[in-house]
Amino acid sequence: MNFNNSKSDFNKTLAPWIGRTCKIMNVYISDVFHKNNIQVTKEQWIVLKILHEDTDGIIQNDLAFITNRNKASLARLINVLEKNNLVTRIHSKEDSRKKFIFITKKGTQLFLKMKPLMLKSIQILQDGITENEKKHSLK
Amino acid sequence: MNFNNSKSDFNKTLAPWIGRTCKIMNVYISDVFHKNNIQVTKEQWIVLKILHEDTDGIIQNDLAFITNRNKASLARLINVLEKNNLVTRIHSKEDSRKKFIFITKKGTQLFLKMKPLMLKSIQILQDGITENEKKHSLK
DNA sequence: TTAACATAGTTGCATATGCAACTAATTGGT
DNA sequence: ACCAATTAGTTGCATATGCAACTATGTTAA
Repeated sequence: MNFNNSKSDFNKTLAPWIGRTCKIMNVYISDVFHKNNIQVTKEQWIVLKILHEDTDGIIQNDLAFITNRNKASLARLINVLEKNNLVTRIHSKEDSRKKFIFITKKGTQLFLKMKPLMLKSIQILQDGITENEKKHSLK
Repeated sequence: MNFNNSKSDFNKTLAPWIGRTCKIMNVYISDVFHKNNIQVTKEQWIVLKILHEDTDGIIQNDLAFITNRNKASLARLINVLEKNNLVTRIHSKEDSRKKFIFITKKGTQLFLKMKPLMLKSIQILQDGITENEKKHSLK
């Protein structure tokens, strides 16, 4: 179980480190949410965060692009958020194909409740990461 | 679509950067595999890489731990690899609950074929990342 | 004007995953 | 020796995701 054995040409690169860190982050953050009885996934949280900052509303295609996900996947994620009254779809008057997504009052409240939790979690994770960086600097 | 607006307390942290980078890496690498007609996912490739280096065989539970995934998920991933004759399950003689996983000859050949592709892809990704680091240093 | 094309979003399908329950085998305490 | 607890692996279920096909709407060019 030694990730840094000399046999591998890959351990000198960033890629496996990023993959592992990303996975650990996801597990950690979903654990924090769970412990605080918050029924929102990390993916949903990202969308709420974007909508909270972008108060003009964003159409689904752009949200999909911003969050690096398939438009079908994003549509279903919005379905869940809408069912829980955290966001609303508003049809565009100029182009009736487009649906602008807005965060609701309930969504904003939940986001603001989660925000300090997230900031603290990320800080803890980042401290761990940068501590590790000092020990195993790639340069 | 500005990820670095001053409204957000999160853009100063590593977390969103790592999440995005991880996702982009996955998309890029699966694209490279696809273009080279290799029917192996990045997850499967990671398992092949570990098995290629650990020639004594690894039991599923340990493989699940190493790869940070659920044991059920790992078992199914091994099912796919075994069906494609890239790995084999060997029952332990000491403890018949345990199944050691070994990479096959076919699996080794495929791994060695993919290895230069992966190294090159990771190098390209890493160059992009470190270039970006220079521009948007967090320190 | 209208036919071809492009765009936004939804749905079906295949696949991947985590959790919990389950089976089978091993270990430990009495 | 025997029953309880533990461990390794599998399976059912719920859910998430990407791709491709589809619908509806908007745009463009002849």
